[in-house]
Amino acid sequence: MTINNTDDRNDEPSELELSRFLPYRLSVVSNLVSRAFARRYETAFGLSIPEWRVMAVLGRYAPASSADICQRTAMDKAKVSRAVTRLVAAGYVTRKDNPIDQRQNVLGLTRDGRRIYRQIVPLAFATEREVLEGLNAEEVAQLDQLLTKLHARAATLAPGEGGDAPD
Amino acid sequence: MTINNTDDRNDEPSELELSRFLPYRLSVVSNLVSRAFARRYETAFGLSIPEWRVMAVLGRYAPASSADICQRTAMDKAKVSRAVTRLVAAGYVTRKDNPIDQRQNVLGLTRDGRRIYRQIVPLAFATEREVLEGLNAEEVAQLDQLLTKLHARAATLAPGEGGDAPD
DNA sequence: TGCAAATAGTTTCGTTTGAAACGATACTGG
DNA sequence: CCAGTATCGTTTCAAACGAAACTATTTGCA
Repeated sequence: MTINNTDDRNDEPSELELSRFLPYRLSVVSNLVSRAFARRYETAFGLSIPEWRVMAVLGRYAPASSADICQRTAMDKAKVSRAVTRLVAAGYVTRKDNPIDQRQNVLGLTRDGRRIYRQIVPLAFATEREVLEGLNAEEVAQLDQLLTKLHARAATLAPGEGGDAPD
Repeated sequence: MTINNTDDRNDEPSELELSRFLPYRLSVVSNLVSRAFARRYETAFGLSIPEWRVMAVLGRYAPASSADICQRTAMDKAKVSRAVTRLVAAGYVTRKDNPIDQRQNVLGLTRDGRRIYRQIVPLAFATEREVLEGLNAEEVAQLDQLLTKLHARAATLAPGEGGDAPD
């Protein structure tokens, strides 16, 4: 028979426990995973995550334009441009003008780039397996479905298009 | 009866499809969600995510030291220091020395800070609900468990302690 | 007590970031 | 054909980042 409390008709907590707040936990987990990946690719190949993503797309889909890379990596064009510049300097990527539309790039892998790509793939899967270790097949399938749903939902809530990199 | 292919005994793809790669998708989803949150808190209160996290912890656990904030927000001490400085300047947070140990801070909320905190809480839960819309109760529970397991796993793979912010 | 090591928090340093401005090229309607 | 607009990719800018250096204080131990 309490008299006080203006919002009794509300099942919502009036305090915020960060450690139980799903968006916060999602961010923390994602950043831990990204950090583990970043460290591996930095030590193994000297590649950052943006560079790694560009290599992953070119290994599969080359030739491709910078805009293609943007779509497939969820990175904005400035980030892609910078990553490509570094990869060209490293000798892994070729960049030339598209003769049919000179605004566009045509990106591809050099011989060295293809060699690196072939090493990148197994390390990626191995690291993925390490992260997912402790999850059974059903849980991995659940994670897959949840990420699909959350992606669709979050894409409508967030302004722009892509999905990478605030912080 | 093919003759070629050195790694036939391997069920692992030799190509990497980024859009099916769980760590990549986790990062994209997390960043979309973070961006949606960031935009809301920026427009509603002029708070960044680091500042928002500090407010969330202080609203619940004040008084607290900077190190306490570090633990509860998974942010490193430099980030916390900068966020607190901005919040003090904004008039939401008090920062004084701990008389028993002058190395430590004692942080708390001002009257304005408490007022903001009371507005922050419902917006946080409303946004969480928006993100989780489309998931039923069982799926939310699955997400909770999966994040717990992934967190434990990723924490052992990543070097340092915390879990925030490489991008 | 006194001195080395540890701890708390701030500041500095070089890098990376997203947004916006930009130059160059291509498309469009008149 | 030609102005106006849209698109592609790079560059610029200010802000934010992590790591490391740093100051101040406390603790451990001889």
